[in-house]
Amino acid sequence: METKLQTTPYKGTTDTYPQDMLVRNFMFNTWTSVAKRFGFEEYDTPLIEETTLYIAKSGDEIASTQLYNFTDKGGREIAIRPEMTPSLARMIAAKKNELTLPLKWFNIGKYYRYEKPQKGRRREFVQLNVDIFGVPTLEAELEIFQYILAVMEEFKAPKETYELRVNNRYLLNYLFEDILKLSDEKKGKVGRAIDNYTKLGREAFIEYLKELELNDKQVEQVLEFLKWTLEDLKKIADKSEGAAQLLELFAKAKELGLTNIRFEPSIMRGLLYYTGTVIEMFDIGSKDNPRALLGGGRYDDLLTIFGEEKLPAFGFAWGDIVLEDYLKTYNLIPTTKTDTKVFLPLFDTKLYTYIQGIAKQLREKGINTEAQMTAIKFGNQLKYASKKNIPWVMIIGDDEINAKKVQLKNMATGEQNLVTLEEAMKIINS
RNA sequence: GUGGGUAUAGCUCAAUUGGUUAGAGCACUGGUUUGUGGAACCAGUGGUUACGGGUUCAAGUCCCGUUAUCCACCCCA
Repeated sequence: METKLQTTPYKGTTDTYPQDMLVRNFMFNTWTSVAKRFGFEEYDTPLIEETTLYIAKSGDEIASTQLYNFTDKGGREIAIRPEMTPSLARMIAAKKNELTLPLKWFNIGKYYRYEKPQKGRRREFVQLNVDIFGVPTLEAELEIFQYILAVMEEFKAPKETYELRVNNRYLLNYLFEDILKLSDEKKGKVGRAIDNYTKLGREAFIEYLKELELNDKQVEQVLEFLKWTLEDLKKIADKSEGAAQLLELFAKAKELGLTNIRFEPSIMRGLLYYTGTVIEMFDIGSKDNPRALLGGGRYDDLLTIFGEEKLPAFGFAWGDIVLEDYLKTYNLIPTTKTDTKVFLPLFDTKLYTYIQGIAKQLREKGINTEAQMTAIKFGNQLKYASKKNIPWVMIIGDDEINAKKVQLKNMATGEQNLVTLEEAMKIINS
């Protein structure tokens, strides 16, 4: 039986055409170049891992519902990676004694989660992961903050359109344990409610808390907590490690002159392995991108799942989908249509070898060159170069060959000059 | 996993509400112009109306199912 193949890609994935690729490269190159500027080193891990790696960290539920997993031909349980952190922790744990701390590592890679696609979320996506291992103090956080803000500056993001929100899991524990005195089971549910606070709205939020059987006093305490500022934290700094850390962190951030960061009590970051600072960044200039641009936190205990001693770690992941939406919202993506610099038309098949020789010389000088392969009508060749936004056209026919020169045409202005090949190369490179 | 919207040319949309051969703009290809692009004009390619079934004399239009897509919930490592 023969079925016609569909041209649409698999659910929740997308094809990237050359023009989209320029956008991707723009984002990824910015991530990479700024990371290198900060001394971060690139690494990579396999796309597939044993399923237990994800279950050990996050519990059964996620593994069974949103993980792409299968049994391989040898009977091993395998999963396509839904995130980087466990693989990274494994790499570090494996060579812990020979790696020189601190480690500042980054990676850009694809991830897969079996989810229902919607705005800002697909089944296949790319994330930047940036992590620092071996720095127990808040300087790790500050290093990451500076990186994130530098990337946003590199994107020329308007300052009033983004905000890095910071909280601390120890502070949340203080709320759950010392103020509300919740059972472990309720901590999770109340935590999720707090995470959803801005989305739910005050009334729905209160209603939900009451459904969770919080009494009026506890509801009042949660609402009070959500209004806390750094000033309020000072009052409990001696009782809550989280409060003390946040105060120190923001004091140092102020000394560094960091902007666009704010203490936000409702930031939760799931309920898994975070141990201190947690962060999320949001678009605050529009309502088009409600999802977090990036998220991360401190996870000092993660190496213990490999039977290793704890190792301080702070890192975050930055997704490509919401970032692209954000950049489009503020028109921050440059409109270059091609990386090709020169187009070489072909008047006659007899000139093919000669033109290819010129193309070779241009390429050896590092000039991205496209040469016409078939001798079609000249007007259409120019039209092609124009449509592809190639900035220069180097016209070479019998006249030019006899004169040992080339006609260099600037496609933006329409000007053209008879110059030597060497002069043309200089003009193109300038 | 749950709920809702949508599905007509590559894209954006029409089709007098069930009636003859499914149209337009943009895009694409060619021509006017065989060594000069962007504009204009002319022509052309492109459709099993997502797929499958049903109702009807008649279905792009109504009904059912499937798939895809968008949005929300759940979740978000």
